[in-house]
Amino acid sequence: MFTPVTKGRAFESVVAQIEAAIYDGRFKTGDYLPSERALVEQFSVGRSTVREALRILENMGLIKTSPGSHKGPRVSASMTQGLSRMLNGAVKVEQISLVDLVQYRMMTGSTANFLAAHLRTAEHLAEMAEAIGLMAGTEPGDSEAFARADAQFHAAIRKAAGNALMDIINNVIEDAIVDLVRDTVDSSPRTGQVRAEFVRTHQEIYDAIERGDAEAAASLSRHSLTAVYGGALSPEERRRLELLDGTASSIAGTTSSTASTE
Amino acid sequence: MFTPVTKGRAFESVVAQIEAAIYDGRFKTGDYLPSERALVEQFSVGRSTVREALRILENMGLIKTSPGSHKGPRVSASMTQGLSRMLNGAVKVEQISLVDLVQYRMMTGSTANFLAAHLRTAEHLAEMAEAIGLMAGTEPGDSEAFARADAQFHAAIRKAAGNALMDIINNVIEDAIVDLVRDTVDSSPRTGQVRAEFVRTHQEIYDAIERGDAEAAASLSRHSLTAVYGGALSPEERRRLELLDGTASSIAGTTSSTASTE
DNA sequence: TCCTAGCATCTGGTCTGACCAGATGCTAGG
DNA sequence: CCTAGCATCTGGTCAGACCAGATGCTAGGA
Repeated sequence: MFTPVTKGRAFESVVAQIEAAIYDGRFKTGDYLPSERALVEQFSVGRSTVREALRILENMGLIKTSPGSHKGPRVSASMTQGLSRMLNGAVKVEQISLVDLVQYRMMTGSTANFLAAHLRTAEHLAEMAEAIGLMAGTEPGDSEAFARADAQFHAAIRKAAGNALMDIINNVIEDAIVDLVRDTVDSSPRTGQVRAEFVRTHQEIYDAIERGDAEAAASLSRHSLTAVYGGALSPEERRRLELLDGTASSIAGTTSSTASTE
Repeated sequence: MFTPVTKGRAFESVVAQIEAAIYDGRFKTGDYLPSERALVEQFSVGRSTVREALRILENMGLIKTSPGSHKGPRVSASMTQGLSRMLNGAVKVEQISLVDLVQYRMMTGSTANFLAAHLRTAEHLAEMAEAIGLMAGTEPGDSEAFARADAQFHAAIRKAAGNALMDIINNVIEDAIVDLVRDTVDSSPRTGQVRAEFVRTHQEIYDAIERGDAEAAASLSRHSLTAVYGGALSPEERRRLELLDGTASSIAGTTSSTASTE
């Protein structure tokens, strides 16, 4: 099944072979790879080499290891976890600024709303409505539960939008923003009247999605983000946000006939 | 009742500590980590444990190892390579579909064009023009150089757009798509007349950016992607692309009335 | 007969010590 | 002063050993 190693670093060849075996279907999710000691024989390499290869595959989310099993490493093939972990790291090491994050979220969030307005089913709408209900129903002090319900609402929208990549990346971005803002401006969003304002905005977005008004759903998302985070930004940064926000222009242009609210 | 004091796997702790050290700036790009044998002492673990940790960090793109150096693993902190590799894998194991990728690129690419049209300086324009010149000037057979020039053009646009996060992610997405499509439809894009068509499209985008026509720049990007990759997609997938493409609607909406699919 | 305690045996996780090939940098000889 | 050459460092690999935990068979008790 596997051929011994010849060129380059040995563990890289092991990774490549197992990776290929998973990609072209010789191993499917739920299957079990041979045990480390069995792989040692098949590849004719030492155990540490096999283990380093397995660490990489595990890091990529292709396999999961667990001791004690008599079966071997389990093929999981769910790379979303590793993907968002790495994305998180990339955001951290690159020192992404808050305005970059918010601007990016403005793009992805409004596009997700736009797509959701087109593709939403009754089931999706029910999930969104449930999340809004949760938001409105949480205790005024329980900002934790409120944030959870908020995340649930956005997750429902992403699901309706039907783009798996967008789901992953938006998720990471939203987390990163929450982290940043919690550290930066720990003021009082999501409490008191701001809370009610939040619920109202979400309800508006829901209405737009429900009636299939993609433009409105996207626009509401952008306005909402400008309103929420604009206060934490410098005038110069605000200007960058407003480029995408549609006081006059839409996210991708087409000022066309609509949105001349100015 | 009795909880074990021994935490998880040792190498995970090593990864976490080094990762944190890089994230909060104790190591910067270009710095050198202690050598494996030095890390063994500092962490009080075996070398295999350290090595497994280094493999993971290397896989995430945080460090690079090279034998013979008297310095140690080099901190690189460029995760784009690892990210696009994982993205590739995610598509192969069908966690993410090709249409997801293209749709996402449509969003990010057109938004980058939109921002670039607003924010471009003379210097940015010069870079773009140079890249187009390179594209037009490459040998007809040298698709490698052509692809490099193409990437250079897009990099210049991202730079003009001025969003670091968008730069990273677009870069990753573009790489992944190129890889995937090379494997999927190895037909003859970027050769012969298609090549000329490519150059023409890029020139149009340049013109739009140059004159500050953000809407046109964004729209051209979407049309171009639909044209290039649409052929590799099923009708159902094409429809998802066209949702974002603006035969009638812009990426984030504004044409309203188009959305009567249901 | 059925059930369960217990053990052999498997798994991954870790450590030690060793060797190799290649790169580095100092040093001795030109 | 320059350069050839060697000591020494690096990462890459291997072999062998031990541990803790999970599995599954088996023998003994109900």
